[in-house]
Amino acid sequence: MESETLFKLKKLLPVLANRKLIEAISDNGKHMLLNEGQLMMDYGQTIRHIPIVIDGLIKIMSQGEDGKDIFLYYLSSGNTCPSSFSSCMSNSQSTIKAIVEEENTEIIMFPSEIAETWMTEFPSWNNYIMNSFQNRFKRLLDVVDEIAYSKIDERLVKYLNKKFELTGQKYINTTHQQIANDLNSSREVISRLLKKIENMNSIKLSRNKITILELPK
Amino acid sequence: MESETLFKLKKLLPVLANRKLIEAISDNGKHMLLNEGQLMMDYGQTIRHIPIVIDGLIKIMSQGEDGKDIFLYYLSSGNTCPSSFSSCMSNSQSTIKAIVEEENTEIIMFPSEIAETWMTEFPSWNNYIMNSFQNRFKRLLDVVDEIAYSKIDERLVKYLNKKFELTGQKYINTTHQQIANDLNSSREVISRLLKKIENMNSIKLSRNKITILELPK
DNA sequence: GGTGATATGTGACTATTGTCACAAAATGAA
DNA sequence: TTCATTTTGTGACAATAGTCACATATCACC
Repeated sequence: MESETLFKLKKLLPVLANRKLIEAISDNGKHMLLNEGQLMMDYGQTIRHIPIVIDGLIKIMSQGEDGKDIFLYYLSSGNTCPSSFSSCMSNSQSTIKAIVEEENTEIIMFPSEIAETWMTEFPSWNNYIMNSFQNRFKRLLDVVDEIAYSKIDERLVKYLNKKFELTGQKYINTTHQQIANDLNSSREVISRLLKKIENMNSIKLSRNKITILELPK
Repeated sequence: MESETLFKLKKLLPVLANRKLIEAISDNGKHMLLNEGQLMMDYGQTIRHIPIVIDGLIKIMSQGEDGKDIFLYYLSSGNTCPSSFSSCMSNSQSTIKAIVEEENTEIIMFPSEIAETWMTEFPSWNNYIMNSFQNRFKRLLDVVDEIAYSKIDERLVKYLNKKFELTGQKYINTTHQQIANDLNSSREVISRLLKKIENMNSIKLSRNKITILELPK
């Protein structure tokens, strides 16, 4: 692995700063640059690699009964996907789907057998993974909470804010239909609500694009 | 720990059958008998012990924004609570609440620091824990799916079936209000739907009790 | 057996969201 | 420019679930 990537990783995850672990990462990690829209993982796929996101954004979805995707969360820089990890370790198949959301998303991939041995070899790695579990578990609970209690308008505002926050951009390139899919709603409903938010001067709508003006509460 | 408990555990989780691990379990595990309704863990509590359920049923809930409980899943025999585990390891507080659902529920408790060292010491323990993560993760995805897509009537049928299956009983002792809480619905709606299911001759309703006649698909 | 507390039954109404139908705008390719 | 495609806007209506009001039933306890 190039030293530049390693440098980024160290900066991103100082918690992993153990000489031998960093060496192991450098020896076994494979640096990859991904294109927007690329399918990284699909339902039922067997997983043999664990990713750590260095830069960019990856969208994680679960499959609903009727085959529709349920948006779960984004993996941003510094994050790994604990679901992949446990899937590997228990030799089961992926229950999630991962799609690259930002152009030139950078990740490091590790062969799962090796990452597994690190669990018993490097306490700091073990900690990092367990922490990831904790975070994702929490996030899933938030998803459940949101879906169970929040009305769509609130969920939409949260969705937009999260997206603005994660990308750091002042605009989002997406269609109303796409948002409706992510929130398990219908396009018409989302269009109407977006229009309502626009009328409050919080956002500006254009084709394939939502620009933020001021954060709606 | 008494040999009887150890015997049960070995029978329940043959996957842990490593001499030294069993010894460690025997030395550090504390056997406990819990009463129905007992609060095992609450939101925000600091966790210092990891439980394994030997017999009985424990109900796991998450806290919604408005303070209401969201029912997540049951822990039945052979299961541990991965959420506790990762909470311990990342030194964070409990995001869940655990209530004993069956009288005389038997569990073994381990000090978390010790259970943590087992992660690097015993691959079989590591595997057991990772498997638990995988299972709970999957279950949470199911919860999301159910809430996102299923209509209440379907969710109610699933809920009843799950409960009958887990307890092995032909009846459930609960109120309509309790079910409504678990499904984030309202008592009236649940009462109506139960009545409908009763009219299909699948269940029989009485005060504080639902008896199963034939499984509604 | 009377009484109060708890649990259940049910009609009528409301709110929220989803669906259908179709119009209008934006975009891009020929 | 013109035309087809995609995206967005919007009214009307339907379906589902939640709320309110109140009747009835069941049980524990004196």
